[in-house]
Amino acid sequence: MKILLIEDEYKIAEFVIKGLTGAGHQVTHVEDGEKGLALILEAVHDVAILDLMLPKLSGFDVLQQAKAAATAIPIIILSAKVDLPDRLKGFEMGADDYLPKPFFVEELLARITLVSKRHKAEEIREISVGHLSLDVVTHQAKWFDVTALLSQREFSLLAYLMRSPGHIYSRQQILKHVWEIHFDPETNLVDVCVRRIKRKLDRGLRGQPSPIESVRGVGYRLRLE
Amino acid sequence: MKILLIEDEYKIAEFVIKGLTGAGHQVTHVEDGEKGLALILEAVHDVAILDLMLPKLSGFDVLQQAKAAATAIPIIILSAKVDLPDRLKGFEMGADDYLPKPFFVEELLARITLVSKRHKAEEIREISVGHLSLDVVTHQAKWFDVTALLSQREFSLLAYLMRSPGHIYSRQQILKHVWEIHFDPETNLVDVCVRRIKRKLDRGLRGQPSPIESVRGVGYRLRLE
DNA sequence: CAATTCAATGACGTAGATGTCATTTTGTAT
DNA sequence: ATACAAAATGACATCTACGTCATTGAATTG
Repeated sequence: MKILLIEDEYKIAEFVIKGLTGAGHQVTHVEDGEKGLALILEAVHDVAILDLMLPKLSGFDVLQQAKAAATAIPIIILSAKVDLPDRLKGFEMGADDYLPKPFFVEELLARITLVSKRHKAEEIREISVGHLSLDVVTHQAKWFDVTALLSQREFSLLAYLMRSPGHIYSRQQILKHVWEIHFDPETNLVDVCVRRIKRKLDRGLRGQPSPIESVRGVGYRLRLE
Repeated sequence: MKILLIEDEYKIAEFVIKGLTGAGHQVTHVEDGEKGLALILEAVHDVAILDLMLPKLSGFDVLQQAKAAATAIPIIILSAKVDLPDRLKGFEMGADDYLPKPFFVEELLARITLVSKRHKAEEIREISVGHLSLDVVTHQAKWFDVTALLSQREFSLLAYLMRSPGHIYSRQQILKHVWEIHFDPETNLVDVCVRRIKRKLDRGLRGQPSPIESVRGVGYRLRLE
């Protein structure tokens, strides 16, 4: 997940970045409210973590302006102020969560997951099996170090095989699921589509030739590594 | 989720169907082992629920043949036999779960969720907001009673707007996310793409005209119903 | 109401996706 | 080794997707 951290205290920032990147997130770090607000408004991140005590523009100002612009991304407030009034103020202004300092990284991680789950269609992004991964939004496929953009059919076929890695699907089954052809049309559509995927994900001679394996007389399956 | 129920006892079947459809699942019901096995092998369902006492072909036979064919879909066994040997026999033969009768529907639902989660890429299928839904695998969009197949770009744009229903995204933001264009190219790409989605999901004069709303001078957003 | 600006629309050319078919290659059984 | 069947491949035609641009239409402002 892409996380925006707006925090000027070096030590806290370092601690948070370490924890979040360790959990597999991408962190963008800025140190003042102005830059933070600008990035929030660009809406490229999935969650923003906002300190309240900031130079140039206070956390409250950032929050206020972000929410005034009906920002899309959820904002989690960090603050040393633990008293209830301030806490409520944050929520009232539209913060999606509030975490008092000091805190454990695990706690922050849990809140990030929670908060971002409220955002629909957000968790749904990538499916992966072994060294093969597939972005369901962009249809980008990655096989080891090769990436390629799959067409609709190609994506659909590969996603189908990925449902159950190692399982052999007959051409009939694949036709039914990917093309919605429920009879036998005497076609080699499946073969051709598989070929096209293989070509796109071809990585020359290095290692595994292709994530799709043909099983003679039966069908195709996703290769188990 | 598409669930296959193989159960000959009318009362139990009725009870299970009611519970599962109530939880938003689609249930296909057959009453004997032969039909059940045929459907399992077609792999159109996400989970199969299999009674052990069946006419024509016993549950054990179905399980055995299904697993011999390296079936893709998980199978949950239902049985009145509660003794351990039988239970183990079921697991040994590859059943993914075992539920002794009598049981609560909630229990069955929990096991279905659990078992199907083991199947990768399975839970990820559809995102929906109000009367609009989007199948991320096939790119089928549904708006009230109209369905249409969206192109990659169209899908990507609509999915982006659905991330935060009601939120207004600027053309700039949309360009950045859908086209990965990070500068201003003086283009009306977004307008044209929105237009194409609207045309595909047009439902004449009945009700809401389109799920996408234009906000003059600002951008587009997903209409809140 | 007129002027202006922003959005909607239609048309068009290029590039890519899709399906068909003929041909070559590969695997299997005799 | 040979014959056969299945799979891989390449080439082709057709249809769709995509981006550009010019034009029409609608909302806002003075």
